[in-house]
Order: sequence, then structure tokens, then C-alpha cells
Amino acid sequence: MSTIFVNQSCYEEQDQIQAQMGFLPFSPNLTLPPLKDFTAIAPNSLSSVAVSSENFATTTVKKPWQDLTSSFGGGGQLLSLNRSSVNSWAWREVTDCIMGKRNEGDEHHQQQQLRVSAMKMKKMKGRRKVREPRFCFKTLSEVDVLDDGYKWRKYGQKVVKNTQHPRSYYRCTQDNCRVKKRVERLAEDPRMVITTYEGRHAHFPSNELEESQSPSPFTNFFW
DNA sequence: CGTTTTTGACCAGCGC
DNA sequence: GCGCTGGTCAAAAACG
Repeated sequence: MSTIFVNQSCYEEQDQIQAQMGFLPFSPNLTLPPLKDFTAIAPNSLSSVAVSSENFATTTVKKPWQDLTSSFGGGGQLLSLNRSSVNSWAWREVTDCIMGKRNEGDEHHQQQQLRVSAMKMKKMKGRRKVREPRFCFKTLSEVDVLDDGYKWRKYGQKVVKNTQHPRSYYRCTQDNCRVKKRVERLAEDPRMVITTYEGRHAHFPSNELEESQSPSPFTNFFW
């Protein structure tokens, strides 16, 4: 597991994210601007992505995280993106991978970690509903809610422990679409916005028609 | 007046 | 069992 920097990797990793999540957190028809223009669109923008393929309904032992190789040169960093008690073990595993706490060549250690994960999965089976896949990224942004092409309704806000900034909870307004997202600011750096998507959209972005009226390759990305 | 946001209450999971 | 915490509900308020 490594960190993907959106402002470059979206050019290279879109297909992987699409395959993993079943949707992109931005408009699928988006035409990405040339990389060289990117700084002009989003000054100082820097985002990282983590993709979860966890599924607690399955007993198959597999890494809950897909290893997405960053082509950005190993300067990755990981936030404590998702600290829900249910998934904290998965996040810890990813954190360990990224922070280099795990010895890469230690097969036994890796297998042990997988066993621990499997045990936790087994424990959860039967009393936990299927956890939707999750997708997290951080973005340097003035605004909390980034335009991703979908329409969201806020259904809650919570002050999380050890943070000054509240976390907001949103649900997709589309009928029969159960996708949710959380938005919060990073405690260590309030300029950074952490967005967590949960679930898969079963429809296209709601503002796609509007976008097609005035097509601009620069709109409807993360900012 | 319909839709969205706000916000306190409630609930479930977890650690002790 | 109890307290803490994160996530959700839902009534009221705000908005367009």
C-alpha cells in the first residue's frame, strides 16, 4: 500500500480506482487537464488517496487494502483517515505498511497480520452488515465540500475527539443510492480536507447534464 | 412551501 | 456494567 497523489496519479491510476471502487469520486466523463496546467487550476493542491476493498461478509483471507503503487516517488504520507472502531485494524495495517514499520521481507510477519485480520473478520461475521468499500483522500482546499459531481445532503455533524474541527456526514440525494461521505479537516493541518466516500454510486453524477451544457475540462474535479 | 441544514438526542460498539 | 466515542436520527430552523 502506498499513497497516491491525486494531482498526478489521477492521470495514471483512474482505471485502478474505477476498478476498485466501481466509481470515481469525480465525474467519470471528466477530461483531465494537461498535467502541466494542473498547478494553474489548483494552486498548491496536493491530495493523497487510499482505497479500501474490505468486505466483512467474506471469510476469504485477503489483504483489505489493494496495493496501489504510487508513481510519485515514495514521498507518500498517510493520515489517520478513518478511525472508526470497526475498521481501525485495517487502517493500522495500511499505516504500518506506509510508514515502513513492517519489514517488507518478513513473510511470517505478513502472514501473521493476515491471520489477525481474518480472525477479526470472522469475529465480525454474523453481527456486522457488509461494510461498503471506502475511498479516502486529502486535499488542500479552502472549501470543505469539494464538487465531485454528485448531489449530497448533510445529515449530521460531530466534533471528533482531539480535533478542533467538526466532521460532517453527507448522503447522496439520489433515490436508492446509499453512498455516504464524511468531510473533516486534518487536526495537524487545518488547510487539508479529508474526504471519505463509502459505498458505490449506482448512477451517474447528477450535474452531468449541466456540465455538458458548458463543457470545461477544468470543472468538476476536486475543486 | 419544499428542500436542506443544524443540532441535541439516541444508539451501538468497544475498552476497562 | 459503565462510560466513552463515533455515527445516525429527526425535529426545528434556515434557506431559496
